Amino acid sequence: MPKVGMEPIRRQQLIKATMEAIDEVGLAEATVIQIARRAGVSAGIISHYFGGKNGLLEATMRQILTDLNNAVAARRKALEDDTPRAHIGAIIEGNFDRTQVTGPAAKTWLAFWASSMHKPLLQRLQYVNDRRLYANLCYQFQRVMPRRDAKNAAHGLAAMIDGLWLRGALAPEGLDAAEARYLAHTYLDQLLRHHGCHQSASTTPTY
Amino acid sequence: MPKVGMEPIRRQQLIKATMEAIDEVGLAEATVIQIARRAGVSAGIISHYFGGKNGLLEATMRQILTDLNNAVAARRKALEDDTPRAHIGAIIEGNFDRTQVTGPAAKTWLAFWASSMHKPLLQRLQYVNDRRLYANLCYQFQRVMPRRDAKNAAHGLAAMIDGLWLRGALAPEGLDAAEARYLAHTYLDQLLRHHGCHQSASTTPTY
DNA sequence: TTTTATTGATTGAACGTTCAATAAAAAAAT
DNA sequence: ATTTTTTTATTGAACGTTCAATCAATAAAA
Repeated sequence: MPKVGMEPIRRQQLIKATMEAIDEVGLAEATVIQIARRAGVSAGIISHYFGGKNGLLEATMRQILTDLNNAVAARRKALEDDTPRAHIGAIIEGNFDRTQVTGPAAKTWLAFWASSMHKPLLQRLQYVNDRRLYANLCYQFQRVMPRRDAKNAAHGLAAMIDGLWLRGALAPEGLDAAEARYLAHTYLDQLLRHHGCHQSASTTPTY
Repeated sequence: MPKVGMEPIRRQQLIKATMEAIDEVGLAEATVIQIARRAGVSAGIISHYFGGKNGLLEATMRQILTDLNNAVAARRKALEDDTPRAHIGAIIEGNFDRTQVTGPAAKTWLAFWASSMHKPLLQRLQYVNDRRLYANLCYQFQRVMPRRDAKNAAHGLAAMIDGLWLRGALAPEGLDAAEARYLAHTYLDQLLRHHGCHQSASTTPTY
């Protein structure tokens, strides 16, 4: 089986297996043997490619954050109009992307978020990512409202998005993505309505 | 030191020590020895009073949920007017009670929430509690809007509250309770504004 | 033949639980 | 009021288990 150039393949396999393991049995019981078995490899290979279990967990969190950013960035690039409403709407849509919200990614995301409270490295990853999202929201809101209001709006919308994620990850029936998007977009409309930017919500399709 | 009637004292000491341990080092590293040392007792006593570590963790989660419910119930009982706006406002205030939002309780709450994803017993506790909050919100919203709208409003406000908690527990500077309450109350006002119930937000003091 | 990839038994550390021993208070007996 | 007995509370060393990491051995490709 050993061929050359296995590294990127194995890394992807192991990261995927890590998400699946966390999704099914939780972070606490996701042992290296569990993960390795899911990936169809030996346990020792994890230390070989990631330097240890911690390295694998860090890489997995990076993957999730990258995927989330890509989902947002892709939708923002595809925008036809440059209004704040459109940009922020795209951020909402990216955050409730199907590939993010269903399957292993959702529970893994929450598990890492909780875990990052006491692991400086994960905390830094999460913090940097969160600040970028917040800065983007703030910038777009500031185009149509004063700075103070924009900050509040950004905090509120970020909390709404995270809250919907959180409850979706915990609900036995999973997240109702359609309802989550509706609630987030409606909230966004309400935030904008008070500042004279009556861009219609109908620029965002199907929710 | 052994006197009679130690049980309730020790139980309280250990539950408090558990929250402190989770707050400082996280659930994963909160060992029985850690917790026992903080409480100033031996490790064996945990099994004696709680039947094991799991029993202690369950009791700690029950305590947090009970405290949260009490904070809400107290504010609802103290209400002078019976409007939906007042009741839901009291629910918001209870959720951002100082004793809940600062100190060890916040991080412990999030840690258990994440942990409950894969522990049926904790999941059940969290689920029952969440349904009660949701049912209360739904009932109050239904007094001033149709059933469908009320359900959406309840989901949205619950997500907002949880999202603010979540971000507060993770933020390095902790939760800004004043801002969180402002955002939640403002969102509530917006939800009610569309249904002809123009009860002023000023019935709720100081935010 | 050399290089690269992989295995899996072994090791050592850490954890929760157990339980015989202990010590203090309470109750009973003198 | 002492002393003795019983009860209750607590300890902490020992035990068995589980886990991540290691590394010599192995096997396939180059």
